[in-house]
Amino acid sequence: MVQVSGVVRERPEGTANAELETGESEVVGDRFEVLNPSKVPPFYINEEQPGLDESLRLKYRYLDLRRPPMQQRMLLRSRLASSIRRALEDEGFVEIETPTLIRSTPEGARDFVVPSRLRPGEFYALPQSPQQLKQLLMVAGYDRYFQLAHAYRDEDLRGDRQPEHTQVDIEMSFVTEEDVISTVERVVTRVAGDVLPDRPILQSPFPRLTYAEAMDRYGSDKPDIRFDMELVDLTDAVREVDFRVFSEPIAAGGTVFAIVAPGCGDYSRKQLDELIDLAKRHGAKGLVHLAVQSDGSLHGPAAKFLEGHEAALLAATGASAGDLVLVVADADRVAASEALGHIRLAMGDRLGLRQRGVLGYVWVHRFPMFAWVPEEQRWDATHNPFSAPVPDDIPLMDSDPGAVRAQQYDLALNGWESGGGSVRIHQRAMLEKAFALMGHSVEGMRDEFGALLDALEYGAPPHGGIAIGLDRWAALYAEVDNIREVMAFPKTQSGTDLMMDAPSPISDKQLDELSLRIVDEGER
RNA sequence: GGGCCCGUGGUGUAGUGGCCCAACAUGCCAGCCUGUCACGCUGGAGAUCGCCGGUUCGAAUCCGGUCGGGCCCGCCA
Repeated sequence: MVQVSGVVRERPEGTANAELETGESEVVGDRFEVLNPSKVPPFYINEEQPGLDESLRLKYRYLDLRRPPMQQRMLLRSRLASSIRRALEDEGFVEIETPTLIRSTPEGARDFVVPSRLRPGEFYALPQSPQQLKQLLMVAGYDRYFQLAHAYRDEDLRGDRQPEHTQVDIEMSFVTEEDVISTVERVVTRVAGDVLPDRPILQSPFPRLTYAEAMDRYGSDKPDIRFDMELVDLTDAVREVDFRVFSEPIAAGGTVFAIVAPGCGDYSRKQLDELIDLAKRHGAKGLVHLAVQSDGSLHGPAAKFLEGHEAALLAATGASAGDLVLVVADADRVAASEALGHIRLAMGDRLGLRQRGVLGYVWVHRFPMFAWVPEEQRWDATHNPFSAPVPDDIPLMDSDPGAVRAQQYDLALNGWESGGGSVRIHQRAMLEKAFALMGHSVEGMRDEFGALLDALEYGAPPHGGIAIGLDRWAALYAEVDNIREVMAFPKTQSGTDLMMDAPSPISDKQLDELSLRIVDEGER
């Protein structure tokens, strides 16, 4: 690292270089000082280096962060966070920090825990979300709260999942679902205009789909609405077809879904096999593929079973010559649509339909409130256990809990889950009822959620909110597929920090102070 | 918990049983050039092919294990 002082001047005649940003000028140095010598860095800082091993970048993150693409992403993230704060403050929100040493609750994801020295044998947990705290702030009367909060989950990692992430946490009092959605939509729209003025929002106001609609049309609860290729329910069209792949699921009350991949009728065996693999990986028993021939006949292993039904199938799907019809049948409607939803995304990628320049925001709401967990013989919350039921569905909590819809809404962007929230239950009796359905005893509830239950008895206002993942937000805005690219110091997929070499053993002294003992793998 | 892929000088790649005590590019070191700017020229150093074991007359290459990284399924209220 050197410091040069001198005079900046135009380059002499004939020495300018139009191809360089600084090609017109030069510095005539009069003082030159080495501030600090440097070793040769392990990779190029000033040039793009395709194929550079990410683990090397992570080990030397402080050098990686010097590279212009990383700098640009860090600055983008900073502009994003700053714009979010401004937009929320202008809407009357106040930022309140909540602690990151809190109580462990076994609900949901695994907690990261921190041993207490002063209370041997007891542990804090790092929050998976400030959920209960922000609801308590509503009871406290801070009716528009937000925080750029760190949240922690001790679950397996993915390209879009880190053990520690930042969420834009928002909660509001005296609101309906409509109020939260429209407020968030204003904020998100303004931030997009601020940070990415050149990238249009596909549709505004953002489309709203019910969960059932999203699953039926896109096979996903976080649909990518930048392209159509929507799912078609073929159940009725093929009801009479004598083909066990269809007839057995239909007999079991299931569904046959199809999509049409335009112009893909000439797909090779290999390309089709990849799609079949993908469908199976996402839970389908298989994938039926039918290429539409120029005479309207169908080509594919299942074509012979569909003889005589071609016209009905083409009419139902809208497929025409040269197209590829892809079909998944399953006794479980959601399983069928989810599998085909993944095929739809893969086809969207292959056909270049998922254009990065566009922001396809969409709301998905009316999620089922409970899902049956057969292994544990109880209902579980599909999203947030504090979500309120849709008022019309409250009677169903007794008769048919699986049919109860929650006032729960997710914000999806370009096929990613961007955020999720709900109107919360603000009455103690209702919260106890919901928890009881989820198999919580009264004592258990008091133990884990005592403060919240008690607080609801002191005039808790109706309230609701949302949490939006800031890392995914930044990643989508930066047009990268991996949130590590927008985090200064991310962890590897196995949860390690290659630069700091964490996690690491601690000293016997530390263990003693914490009254902890390490048990060998063999002793367990 | 499981599936798949990757690991070769500092870096990125080539090499899929002998022609390899490993090739190319770039970087690094030394010298030359001195209006160059992805400079150029000449020379040089640098790799026990992630690690351990096995198969084989012979292993970077095949097999088993292990470590590290990535993608995915499960998981992620």
